[in-house]
Amino acid sequence: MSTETIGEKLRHIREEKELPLRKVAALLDIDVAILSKMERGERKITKEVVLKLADIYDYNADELLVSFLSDKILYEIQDEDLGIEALKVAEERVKYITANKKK
Amino acid sequence: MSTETIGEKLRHIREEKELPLRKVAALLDIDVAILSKMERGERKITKEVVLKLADIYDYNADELLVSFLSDKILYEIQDEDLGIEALKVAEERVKYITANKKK
DNA sequence: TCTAATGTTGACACATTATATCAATAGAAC
DNA sequence: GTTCTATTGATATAATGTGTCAACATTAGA
Repeated sequence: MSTETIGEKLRHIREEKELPLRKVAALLDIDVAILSKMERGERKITKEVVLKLADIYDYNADELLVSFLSDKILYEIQDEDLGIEALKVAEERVKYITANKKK
Repeated sequence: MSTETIGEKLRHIREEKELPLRKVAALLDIDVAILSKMERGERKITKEVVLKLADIYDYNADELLVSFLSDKILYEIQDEDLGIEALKVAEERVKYITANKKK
């Protein structure tokens, strides 16, 4: 199971591919500093960047998106005693919403 | 199972107690308009307000907090196909973090 | 060690978003 | 109609997020 943040994950993938921040940042058309901070969790990563990086690294986009989303979820419940309970309720509600969605 | 938002829930409780927004807002020391918007989901509710309302309404604080937190979680994964998957990963990560927490 | 490539940090200005406050309006109860 | 209640929108202000850049630190190779 993965205990990495999306930032750590992206850094590991980039290091695996031996790509410098400079090159990846250029492909993303963003500043090197921003990408550096994103990988270290100092700046929030956007869904758009995650998808572009999946393309650049030729890496499974869904896996990265799940990591990205679970990061955001964890951020909301960090340090909350009722976190697990809230996750379970959220899951039930998502299933309910999905089941009753039109089209 | 509850499919209500925290705002709807708080409104129902208030109506049950037959308390006007005016009085509750006064107890919270906030503007009536803000409380009205919070109940209708137009403004974000803070944890602090949730706890104060649990006290004012003499209502189970944990239940309200779980509703509050699951609202925030749902907001993060709304319209995401991988929402359920992300919730499961988040739950695993919370358990891992909790199990390895110091003290 | 010198040099170049790579990555990190912090300051700044700017944009975006959130927030409180208040007045005007609408609706319901009587 | 009057009063109590709730909603809406405008405004100003505060908080947060964002990109840009330069200085600094780190690493690797010659």
